[in-house]
Amino acid sequence: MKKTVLVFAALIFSILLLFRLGEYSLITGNVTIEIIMAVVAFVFFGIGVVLNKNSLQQKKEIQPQPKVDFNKIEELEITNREYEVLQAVAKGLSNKEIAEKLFLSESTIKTHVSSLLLKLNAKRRTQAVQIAKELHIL
Amino acid sequence: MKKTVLVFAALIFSILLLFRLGEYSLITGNVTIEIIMAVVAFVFFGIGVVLNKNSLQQKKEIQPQPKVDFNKIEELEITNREYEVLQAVAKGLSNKEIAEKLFLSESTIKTHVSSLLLKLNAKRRTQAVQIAKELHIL
DNA sequence: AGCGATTTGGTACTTTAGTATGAGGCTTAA
DNA sequence: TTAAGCCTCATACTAAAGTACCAAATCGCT
Repeated sequence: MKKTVLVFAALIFSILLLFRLGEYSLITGNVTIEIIMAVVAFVFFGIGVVLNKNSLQQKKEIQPQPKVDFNKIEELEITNREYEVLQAVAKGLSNKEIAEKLFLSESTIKTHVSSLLLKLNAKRRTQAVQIAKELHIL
Repeated sequence: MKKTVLVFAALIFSILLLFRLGEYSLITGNVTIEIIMAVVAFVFFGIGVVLNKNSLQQKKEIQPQPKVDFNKIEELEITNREYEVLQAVAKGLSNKEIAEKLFLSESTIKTHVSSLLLKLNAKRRTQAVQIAKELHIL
């Protein structure tokens, strides 16, 4: 944060300097208006590139994972509980482990898993996970 | 491609126009040098931002998937056949289906899968897939 | 209050998955 | 030519996973 402030302060100072230098050079007749404008243009072009690059890179790091498509979940009529179970399945948990995690019986998990397999049109839980990822549900 | 050429042609034309306009305004005394330079700076800043954004967005789309870490595979002593099986498991295939795909017996697949579970320190194939993805093996 | 969907759970059974162990064939390096 | 890996396959289990069917409790909504 401190760094950002310092950089911006230096930047603004440099810009003012550039302006003043431009005017001074023009008055004394050392350089033409074209060159001044070209320098200004080039410098600001560079500033635009650099600033934009940094902000975009930040976005890249913050949000690298594709988001979940909740519409698809509704479309497939997957209920809340089923989705919770699906997430647990994707983590590689067994039915028994999922049951313990959600404080349910293993029977209940089996019911939910079977339901999920139907809705995702899968034959096995591994396939269900794969399909779910393709559909951006996970 | 045609579009790009046209855009650049228009851009260059606009820039020249801006320069001439700046000089003309200065000579006739309508505006001051500060305003001209400010306009030039602003325009080029914008150009820098836009151009950079487009080029970065392209990169984003071209390379969104993380690559496979082959070193990790060797590190875990996963053999070629085992890796083939792992890939098939990740696709959600059953042992029998994998056997048919690779022209092997189901027994062989079971052997490979068991070996994979050991090497990946997993208890189930679903967990193996999850771990493999975490390690960037898949 | 009652309907419909969800959630939960059970039993009984079939199918896959996974373990343990052994063994033969093949390739490669010592 | 052994030894070490790897790949293949088999048998015999045990453990999960999955199916089919049923049923009670709950919750949201009208």
